[in-house]
This record gives sequence, C-alpha cells and structure tokens, in this order.
Amino acid sequence: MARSRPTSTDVARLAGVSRTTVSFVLNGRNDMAISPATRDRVLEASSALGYQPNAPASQLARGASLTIGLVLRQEPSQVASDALLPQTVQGLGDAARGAGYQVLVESLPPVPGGYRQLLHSRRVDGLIVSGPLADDVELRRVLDDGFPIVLQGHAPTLNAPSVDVDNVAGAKAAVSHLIERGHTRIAIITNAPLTYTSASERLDGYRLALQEAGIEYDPRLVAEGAFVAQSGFVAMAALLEKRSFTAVFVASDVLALGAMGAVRANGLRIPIDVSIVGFDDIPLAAYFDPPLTTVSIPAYALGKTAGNLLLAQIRGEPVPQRTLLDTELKVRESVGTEAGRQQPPRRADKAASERS
Amino acid sequence: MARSRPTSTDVARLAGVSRTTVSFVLNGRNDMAISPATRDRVLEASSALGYQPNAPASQLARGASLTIGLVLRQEPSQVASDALLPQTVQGLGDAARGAGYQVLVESLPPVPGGYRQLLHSRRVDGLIVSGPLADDVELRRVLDDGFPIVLQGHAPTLNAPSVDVDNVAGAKAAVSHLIERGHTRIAIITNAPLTYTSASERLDGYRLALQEAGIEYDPRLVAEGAFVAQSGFVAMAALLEKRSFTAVFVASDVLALGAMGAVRANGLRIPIDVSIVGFDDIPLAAYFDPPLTTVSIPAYALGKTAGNLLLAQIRGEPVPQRTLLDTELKVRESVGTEAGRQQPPRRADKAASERS
DNA sequence: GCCAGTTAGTGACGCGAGTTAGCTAAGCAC
DNA sequence: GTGCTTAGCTAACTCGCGTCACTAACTGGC
Repeated sequence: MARSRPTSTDVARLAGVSRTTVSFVLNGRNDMAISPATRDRVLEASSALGYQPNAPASQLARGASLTIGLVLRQEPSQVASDALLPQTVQGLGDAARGAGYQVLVESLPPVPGGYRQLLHSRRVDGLIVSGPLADDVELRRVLDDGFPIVLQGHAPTLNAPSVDVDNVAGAKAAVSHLIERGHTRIAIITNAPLTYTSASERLDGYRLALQEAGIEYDPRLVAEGAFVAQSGFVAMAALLEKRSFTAVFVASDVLALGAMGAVRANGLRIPIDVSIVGFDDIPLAAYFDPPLTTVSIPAYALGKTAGNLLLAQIRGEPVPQRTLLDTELKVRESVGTEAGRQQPPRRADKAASERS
Repeated sequence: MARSRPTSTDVARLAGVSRTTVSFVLNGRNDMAISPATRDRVLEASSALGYQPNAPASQLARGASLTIGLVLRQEPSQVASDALLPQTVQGLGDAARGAGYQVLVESLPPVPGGYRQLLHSRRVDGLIVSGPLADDVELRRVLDDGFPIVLQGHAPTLNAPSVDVDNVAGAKAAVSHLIERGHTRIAIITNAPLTYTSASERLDGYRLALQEAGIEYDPRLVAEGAFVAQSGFVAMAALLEKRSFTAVFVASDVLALGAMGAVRANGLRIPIDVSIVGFDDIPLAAYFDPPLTTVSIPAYALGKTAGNLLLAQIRGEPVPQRTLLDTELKVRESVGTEAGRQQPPRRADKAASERS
C-alpha cells in the first residue's frame, strides 16, 4: 500500500541519528557540520526506505510552496487556438524545474477571487499571468499586496514586470518587408480587438513602417480580427470588397490562414495578386500554401524568461520592469514584388535572391 | 505586506470562538452542531479579514493535496506541435476545478524518479499520464504502489484505466469514406512510429476498412510519419514516387498539411489527382486548402473525462479500465470521387449531396 | 589542568490547519 | 432535585518537516 510512506523519523531511526541530522543532510546544508560517515549512513537509509519528503509538510515548515502558477486569462476559444501555448508552457516548465519548482496551471478561473486565492492560500509562490486585462481589479489588488507576479504580454496601466515579444518592432519589420518589395497599398488585419495591447502594438508597428516610408496611413485598410481563423477570413473578405491594396499584414498566422482562404475564394492568387505576411510563426506556417512569410516569436524563450524573472522576483532580486524579446522575420513565399503582379508567378526565394 | 496573512486563529479571535469552531464552520461539517448565530459571526469575521486557509497546512492535516498532476510524456517537439493540447488541458482543468482540485503540469521530467516523486511526496493525489510508453518501468512501479492514475492514450501492457479516442473506429471511418467515394488504391501515412499505440491502432482501422471492402492490404502503401508536418511531407513525397494510389489517409492533420505540400510540389491537385483524409480536426484544418476532410477528436472531452475518471479513482470509486471516446468524420473538400479524376474539379459538398 | 575553540550532533518548538474526545449548560422526564 | 440527553463549543493532539539554541566531546595551546 502506498498509504503509509516512510517519514524522516523512519530514516533517522534506521540511520541511528536524529531527525534533525536527517533534515540537514537531505537539504544539503553546509552551515551545519556533518561527518561524512553519518552523512553516508543517512543517505543510505533514505534510499533504502525510498524516502520522499512530504511536500505539504515541508512547504508548511518553510513557508514556501516551491510552486509557481500560470494563469491563462483568456477565453477558452482563444486558448484553444493558441498554437504556441505548448511551447511557452514548456519553457516555463523548464525554468521552474531548474530551480526545483513546479508549475500549476489555472485556466481562467471564473471564480471571483481567482488568483488571490492561489496566492493567499500559499499554494503558489508567484504567478505568471498570461494575457492580462488592463482593467483587472483582482490583479491590481494582488500586485498591491506585493506578491511576485510576472505578466506575459503587456498591460501599460499595470505596475508589474512583464515579458513580451517586441510587437512593435516585429510588426514594423513585417510591413517594411512588404514596402521593400514595392508594395505601397498595404492593409492590416489585427490579431485581436484593439483593446488588447498586443493588437494595438502591432498596429503601431504597422503605422510606424508606413510613416518611415512616407506612406499615408489609411484607416480603411485596417480590419479587426479576433484570435481564430474564421475572423481572418471575414476580415479579409471585407477588405477585398474595397480592393485597393496589394499586400496585407495579418498580425497572426492563424488568422492569416483564414485570410488566405478568403483571397482564394475571391479567385485571387498569393503572392501574385496579393502578398501576405503573418505573425507568430506557428509550427504549421511553413506548410501553408504558399509557405507563409511571417514574424517569428520565440515562444519557448518567452515562457522560460517569464519563469526566470518570476523566480528572481521570488528570491527577492530586482527585476526589470519590462523585458522585450526579439522577433525574427522568416521570409518564405507569401510575398511577391509589386512589380511581379503583371508577370507570371515565380518563387519568392528566387525573387529574394534577385534583391539584396 | 503580503507577508503575514491572517490565520484561522485570527478569525477565531475576531469571532470570539475557538479555532475548532472556525474549522467546522468553514469546512461546512454538519456532523457537528453549530448555532446559526456563531456560524454567521465566523463567516463574517472570516471575510472581514479576507481569510484564506493556508493550503500546505490543510494538505498536511488532511493528507490530501487536492491537486492532480498532468505528465506530458513526450518529446518537446511533439508537445510543441500538439495543436490539441490546450483544449485537453482546459478540459482537465475544468474537471479538476469542479471538484476543488488544481492541476500541476509536469512536462517530461527527465529526472529518473519523475512521477514517483510527485506522488510519493504527496504533492499530487493522482496523475494523468499522457502518451505513456509501454516500457515505462517507473510507471509500472507507481501503478503497483496503488496510486490513482489515468492514462491518456492506451498502453495495452499497462494495467491502468485509460481514456482514449477510438482510433480504430475513427481511422476505419476515414478510410471507408474514401472507399465509398470510389477509391481502391489508398495509401496511409501514420501519425507516429508504429511503436506508438495510437499509430498502430489507426493503421488497424485502415486495414479493417480495406478488409471489409475486400481490398487487399499492400504494405508498400504504408508510410511512417512522426508528429511534425515535415514528416508528412517526406512520407508523401516517398509515396508519390510509387504513384499507384488515388487517395491517402494521413493519420494526423499536422502531417496532412505537410503531405498536401508534397502533393502540390509534385504538380498534383487535391482532391482531383489525390484525395486526402486527415485525423484530429485541429482548429486550422477547416482552413487548409482545400479544407481538410478529417476525423474529429473531442479534445476537450478527452481532458475532462480523464480528469473525472481520476477524481473518481481518488475518491475510491470503481473506474472502467478502458474508456473510448467517439470520433466524428468531418467531411470537407479534400476528398473527391475516384470517377471525378477525369472530370473538372467540383466541390466535395456537391458531390456529397449527390450521394446518399 | 584550564579555558577557548572547534566539530558533531540533538531537543524542542513552530508552521497552520484538521480532528477526536470531552466538557458545560440547558432541557426534559420522573 | 436527580439523572440523562443533547446542543454547542473547546482543549489538545496530530500531520511531517525546518530550524534555532544548545550540549557533549574532542582538540590544542600554554
């Protein structure tokens, strides 16, 4: 039966020492002198019994749970279509494990008191909050209480360390790429409603690129998407009715796939009739038809960095208020030169080698 | 400061009762008589102080952690391309939350002693093991110890309750669909090496469908894939060299997208020259070009069911040894009639309405 | 032979809850 | 008024571990 596991007392008895000694040995404290001989006896006894310290007991005694929480503050449908989530979770997990921590996942607690409960009950020592809402009263309170928290994604009104991808720079790079290829009428489909900072930041990057190139910003070329592929389809369909652009920056690969469907449904070709750049570089993006040129997000690093920052904060170390990770433009085949529109299609990589 | 939270003693003092009474009230024990008046006083004091019971302490006292663990027993690259994972986690989370439990995620602990530690340290009350390996000694030991465990995915040699999708029936439905549309030379690309039960089961379903239709099984039409899109591309490319089939069952949508790329790269059209059926119905499948006909997996239900079974097991209730969830064939546009190969393309749904 | 200084180790308390056994006062029968 | 029940509550123990303060033994210097 697994019902009664050995305790440190059992180990002590078997090794013929006190429980205190066992604790010292097992926690590797070097401020307390232990002779190698007894050390070995304890270790031996411990493994002979298959001893595993009781976690709740040690958590209670130390006053720390060695656990960090990941709060997914999104709608279920958003989470479901978040193709990068597994990678992020893995990065977080690795960071945690490296420090002897574990990860508790709380997906959108509908209960009022959601996180507070986690924190106040000392179930977790700190929290990563993904997709924070700017108007989150709950979150603000927890922050005021001084709990270690790291935001994944940015919330300008919230005074907490955050880790995010450089949305502005990424979007700017994407749009600049289109401009370099000769496009001037460039539309944008946002990844989410503009109340989401990632969406508004990517829009900012878009405007910045235009501005730098001296292209005027035209609000009619902006369409709002929302997380899922379908919204990309709808947005693109709406945009196509105006039909006065040669390229679109779709600020999410998932939506980009939907958008590509809309392009085809209108009998147009990519990249001949319309060029597309995505954002995220989800694992499947390279296999879209055509392979999607997109802005790559370091999803694993995002999780790992967030985890490390949180751990540092828990240790009481100072932590930068805002950490931005770099994106990388992955040039594939969904972008053509504006000049190429009259000509027969050719592979983007050929076009790429002609430039530069 | 968050450093000193109120304890039950504080609540007791404020309410003018003993700590014991507080405990009784807060845990809603009706075997102990408490007058409504003191009950209210306690409740009031508790919320006035914003009291949250200390989780480790109560875990220690009860001997239960109210936490279940999710072990991801896969390679990082597999996890990353598991597009259904978020949904599964969400289902699991909902099941857990409903019973006052939390979910701890442990992604592939490379440490020997991986799960045992979790269980033996009483950090979790039970485990969901996703993608179990049949030869997992560790797992077998934990099972022998009598710990509550539910396998997600099947491992015939392991004596533990499992939850899985009906891979055989799903695959059979997919292939039968191709057969109904007139195809007789049907290839298969597996979702994983055949040592994985899900892969071999889907292959079984394929063979079953062929057998039922009196079509002979041809091993040369079987290609092995492995989790990621690239492997689908490679497998399809290899298959195309033999070029003696009109349809392919790709046992994973992710690989199917890669496979579709290979088809196009060979100058062939889908579904005119080759029909494709996938498996999984990932959120993006409906937006492939053409929209992918595929076998839909109830990912959310998978997580939720696994969670509920585990909780039942923890409560000591009897649990079925094997639970299979139904799949559903989603007919979209990647399958054409064999007869249609000579004719101009037509939409699959039109073709569908002609039949039946 | 005495004190100081180390080395090796232990006893006992505390963490914050759950829980059992028992106590007190009130109510009731007779 | 005594005995018995019951409602209402509490004292005290328990869970298993971390840790501080303290002791015992063993150097070594002079």
